Amino acid sequence: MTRENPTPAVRPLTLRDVSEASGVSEMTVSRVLRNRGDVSEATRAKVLEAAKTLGYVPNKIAGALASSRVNLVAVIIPSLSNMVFPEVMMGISQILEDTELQPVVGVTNYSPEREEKVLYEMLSWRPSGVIIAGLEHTEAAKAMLGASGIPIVEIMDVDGEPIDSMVGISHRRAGRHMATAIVEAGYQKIGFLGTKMPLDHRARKRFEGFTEALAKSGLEVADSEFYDGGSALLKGREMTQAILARSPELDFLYYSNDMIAAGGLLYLLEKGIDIPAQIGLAGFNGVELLDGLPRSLATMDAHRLDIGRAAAEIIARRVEDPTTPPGEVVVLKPSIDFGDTLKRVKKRPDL
Amino acid sequence: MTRENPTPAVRPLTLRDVSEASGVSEMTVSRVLRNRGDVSEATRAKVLEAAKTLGYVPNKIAGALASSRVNLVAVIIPSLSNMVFPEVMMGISQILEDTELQPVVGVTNYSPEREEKVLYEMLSWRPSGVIIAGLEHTEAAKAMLGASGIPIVEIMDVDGEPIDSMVGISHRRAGRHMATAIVEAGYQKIGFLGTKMPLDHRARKRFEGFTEALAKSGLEVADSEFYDGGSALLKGREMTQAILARSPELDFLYYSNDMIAAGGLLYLLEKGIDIPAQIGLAGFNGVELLDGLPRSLATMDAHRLDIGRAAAEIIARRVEDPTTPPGEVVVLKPSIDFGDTLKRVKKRPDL
DNA sequence: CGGCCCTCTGTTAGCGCTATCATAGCCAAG
DNA sequence: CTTGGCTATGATAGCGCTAACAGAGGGCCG
Repeated sequence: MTRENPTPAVRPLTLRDVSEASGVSEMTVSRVLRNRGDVSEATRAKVLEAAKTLGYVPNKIAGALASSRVNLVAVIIPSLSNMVFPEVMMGISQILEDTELQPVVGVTNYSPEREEKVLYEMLSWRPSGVIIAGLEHTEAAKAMLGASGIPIVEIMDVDGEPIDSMVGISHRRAGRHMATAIVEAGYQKIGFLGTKMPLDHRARKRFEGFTEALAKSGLEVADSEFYDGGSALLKGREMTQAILARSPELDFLYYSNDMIAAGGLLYLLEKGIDIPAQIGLAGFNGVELLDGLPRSLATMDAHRLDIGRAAAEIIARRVEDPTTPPGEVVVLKPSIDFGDTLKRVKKRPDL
Repeated sequence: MTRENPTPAVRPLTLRDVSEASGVSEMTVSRVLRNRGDVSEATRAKVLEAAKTLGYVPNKIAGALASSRVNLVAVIIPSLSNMVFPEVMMGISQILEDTELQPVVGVTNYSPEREEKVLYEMLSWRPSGVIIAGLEHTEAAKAMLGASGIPIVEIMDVDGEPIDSMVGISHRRAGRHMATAIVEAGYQKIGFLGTKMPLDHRARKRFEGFTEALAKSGLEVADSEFYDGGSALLKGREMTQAILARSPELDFLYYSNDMIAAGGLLYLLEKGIDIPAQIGLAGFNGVELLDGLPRSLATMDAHRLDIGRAAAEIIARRVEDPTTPPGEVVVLKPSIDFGDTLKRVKKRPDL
């Protein structure tokens, strides 16, 4: 405390300050702080002491520029507001915690333009890898990813051509699988309730798979209802009411996500409708939330945690050993949970 | 396409490449790409063209080092898994979208050590500001924040001394307010259900305020139940069952968050209990999810979106004009929503 | 037509770190 | 005591960009 002013921070500290305070060269300080190279115990202690008292925080910008090593992994996802991506994030964090790497999140709100912008922004920090949701990107985005020279993992979806690696489930197949289960359970008049999101390619693919499998059984979606924005639980209620008012003959409702399905379930229970005998229900995503509902909802688990973990593992491996071949593909199988809202006929081995 | 190999990306592109391709100096390219300084239309077009065909992505690391300007705002929050922080994030994004600034999220999992580490890591990228949840930090973390020389906004809570600015609600007061409303509605045997999280200071403060206000009316919490981990909805169910099995005389249940309250509500409705006459319920947080429940739950809105927005505005203002005085404090008032689960006695103007 | 003030472009010198190589000091072997 | 081979430390030269200033060219004035 040699100066008057107790709040310094006028000029941010640099290696030089630590070097002067501890009486060794900047290079030695750098070595100590990065635990790299041989430094004697005595010097190390002296340097650490000085760094600590000064409150020195290394400048990674300068470090990264000098070493062209950046321990960041860009994670680009459409949204944080429906629990599916936070869960993927957890998987990613779990794996990266054991490495030097750090995830940095960018959110696109399902907008391709925003995705392109966020991607550009992130790539300009020269991360060590990119984990990005989906296989559909603008041409420019694909070009950037391809030219970046770093490991890229596209996640969630495997129905398409990856730029490099991909990890996910087949949403088309998930849709087919659910349709088959519904048909086998004997339901005939099937309604679909989903989001009005032309850019949610995964929901679209599930729907395509669903209708395709129904068609094979000579069925089609009898009525459908779409929403956007607002509380999903409430929307589920409202849409269910609306679709049944219009098409009272429906005996099954397939929802594009568990939250609206839960809303529908609560509504139908209140109306005293017999589930799954009179009307069957199914959602998608296996949200943990559902455990507490009065009736266990039929759903399909998209293995979000595993997707995050597998993606992070690919990046970690590639960073650790750059000779690891690119283009790894991990296909996870969505597992159906019949719950109490979908009549069970017989165990099928798998689809 | 002069070379054989169609996948270049051996050496990442630099300003020099663009400069050579467009026949102007690196400086001019830099000016064009940053829209700074006067450049003739012809040159600008030439440069942009070259940058685009090459697929050049600027290196922000070098840029930041040279200009000592980093357009990142560190956002440090405890968790992404309960919707309250994602909502704060949305508020932050909404405001920062109109600026050059970009949020970067770090998650601490309610661990002070992790918070310290995440903070160190983030500060080492020299962000333009920090938004951090809570007022409780390790000594080292406080020292780093204080010495960083950048705007700091502590959010969510205002019961304590901020390092610089703070934005939030008083959780003590929120607890008191709810207690008063419950007592005025005539409930006497009050149970508390919450998380077993010694490090969730805000939940603790709410509980303190709650018991303090009860004490003023000569009451105390008759029984309580705590949980950790797992599906909150399910836990709400289980805890409600447990506490009522033990203390059947309870006539009110105060839950520390809306998710467990929702679980409790569903359970009690199934049991055919008369709400709010026989038992009253209240939660905390005003989660959008609740709109779809069979009965509208009494809760208190913590204005999370507004907290995010206000915090981001403070940072944006301070970055825009560094002479803006620090130490701004924004206290938001939590608003009570009686819903259908808390008997209403009379309108009170406010607490 | 010199002088002045524009507009546009280029030159130079770092930003704070790390890679790389050089070197001082030391000990053991010959 | 020399030589070789250590280990511990330092000197130097960038990383890719931008700030700050310098200068070239052109138009317009008196």
